[in-house]
Formats: sequence, C-alpha cells, structure tokens
Amino acid sequence: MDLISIYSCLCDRTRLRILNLLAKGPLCVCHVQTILGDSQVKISKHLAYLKQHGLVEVTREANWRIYRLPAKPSAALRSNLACLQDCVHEEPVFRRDLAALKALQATIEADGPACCSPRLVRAESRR
Amino acid sequence: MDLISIYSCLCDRTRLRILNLLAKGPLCVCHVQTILGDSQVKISKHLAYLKQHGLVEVTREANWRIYRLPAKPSAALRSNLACLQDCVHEEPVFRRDLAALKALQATIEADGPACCSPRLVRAESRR
DNA sequence: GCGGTATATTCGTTTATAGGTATATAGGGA
DNA sequence: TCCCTATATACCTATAAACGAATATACCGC
Repeated sequence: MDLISIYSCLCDRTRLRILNLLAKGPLCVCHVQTILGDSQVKISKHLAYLKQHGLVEVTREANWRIYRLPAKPSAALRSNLACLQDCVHEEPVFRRDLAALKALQATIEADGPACCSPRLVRAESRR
Repeated sequence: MDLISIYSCLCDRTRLRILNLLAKGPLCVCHVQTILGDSQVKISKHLAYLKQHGLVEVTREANWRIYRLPAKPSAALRSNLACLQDCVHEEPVFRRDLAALKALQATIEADGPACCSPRLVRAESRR
C-alpha cells in the first residue's frame, strides 16, 4: 500500500466520515449507512473502495459484514490515520457523526444483540 | 481550505514530489521541472492545482515564478505536511529528488545568480 | 519595438470517480 | 424450499482529472 492509495481514499468526504467512525471501532454497513444518512449503494461502494486500497478490513458475521481499520496498518497508514484524527475535530460533521454513533451504540446495548453489537463483534473477532 | 482540498492535492505522485521539494525551500518552476524530469506543462499545471487549493503560494521574480509552501498554513495543512515528511522517507523517489535538489543547488551557488538562487529568493521575499 | 526565455492557458482525448437504478448474491429462519 | 434481510455488483451518466500539443502572456535585454 503506497501513499497515493492512502490519499486517494482520504480525498472524499464520505470516506473520511466512514474512517472517522471506524476509528472508534468496527461497524457493520447498516450502521454506517444509518449514521451517515446515505444510500446503501453509496456506502457499500465507498467501503469497497477503502477495502480495495487496504484502508479497511472486512469479516462476515451472519448476514452482516463488519468493517474495521486494519489490524496491522503500515507505518504510513498509521501516521495518516493519526493525523486525520487530529484534523477532523475542526469540522462539525465529524463530531456530529460521532455523536450519532454514540447514540446508536446506546440503543444497540439496550436492545440486546443486533448486527454489530459488541457481543457479536467480539465473537467474530475471536476466529 | 478544507481537508478534501488537502487530500485531493496529495493523491497525485507528481504533486507529492513537488511538495517534498518545496518543504526544503522555495523553488522556481524550471528547477522543479529539471529535478522531476517532467514536461513544463505538466509541472505548471500541477503547481496551478496546488495553488488553487491553497497548498502553495507564488511570487514573481523577473521572468520566474517562485513557488513556496504557505507562510501561514492552516492547522490541518501543517499537520498533513508534517505527516507527509515522515512518510516520504520510505519511498526512494523522494530521496532521489532531494539528492537532485541538493546537486542543483550546489551548481546554482557555483554559477552565481540564477532564477531561484538564494540571492534572488531572499530579494523577492523582502517585498 | 523586437526577439528570447519562463511560465500559463486553451483545447482535445483518455481515464477515473461519484452517484443512481436495477439486479444479484448469500446467509438465516420458517 | 421459499422468503427475508444485508450487502455487493452491473450498468449508466455526469463530472473531474491527467496529459500532450499548440498557443498565449509577460518580463527581460538589446
């Protein structure tokens, strides 16, 4: 994975928003979709783009796909994700997304097991 | 200037190479051209792209245009340029470019005043 | 003013990307 | 087996970007 791949992924707002969410932990597609308020296709394609360039990894859990940041990111990716974390604080969209994520996670906990509830995510991580 | 502008600029190898050079100090177009070994149009257009997105600034000195990194970069730009500095070490192209830059600067010093010799650059900076 | 040098712009072509609509795939449960 | 849900893919269109060739601009020295 080279720098160009990384920056190509970062130069789209939807993808930045996705990465900002994944920085907090793994998520299934439907939750990303809910938080960003975008269509299923759009989210799916951006996730595919990120995966193709090595910025995210996927595992399957039942009907769901759980996306996450790479377990072993390259040095370049690590620096850039860290840098991104510093920069996103300035733009309100990202803060709003994180707030929505928190709210959603609270609901998930309350409702019991759902697509990417902590329980499930832990379970499929163990494999 | 927002994150997308920054990352859009960074997702092209030619522009990364240019920024890597400018990190060492101001340069005129012809020297960038010489070091990268690309056509005049190509370099000129990438510099225009960088300028349009606020990643470089230009001043004129006689027949030459001197490009430099912004005097007062935004926080986001500053972090990303710093991050880039860390990352470019891994790829040989960038090291080779810096070596070529050093060689070129030695020649300039020896030959006396040229388009972007330190003397001229200092002179036009004072305005 | 003229010619030369450095740089920018215009135009055309090719390729990549974003987004949508419609459709396919794949697993789970009745 | 059939249906439902979650996600991916194919196909289309519009827009942006990259690059080259040719041309324009702007300053300099004579």
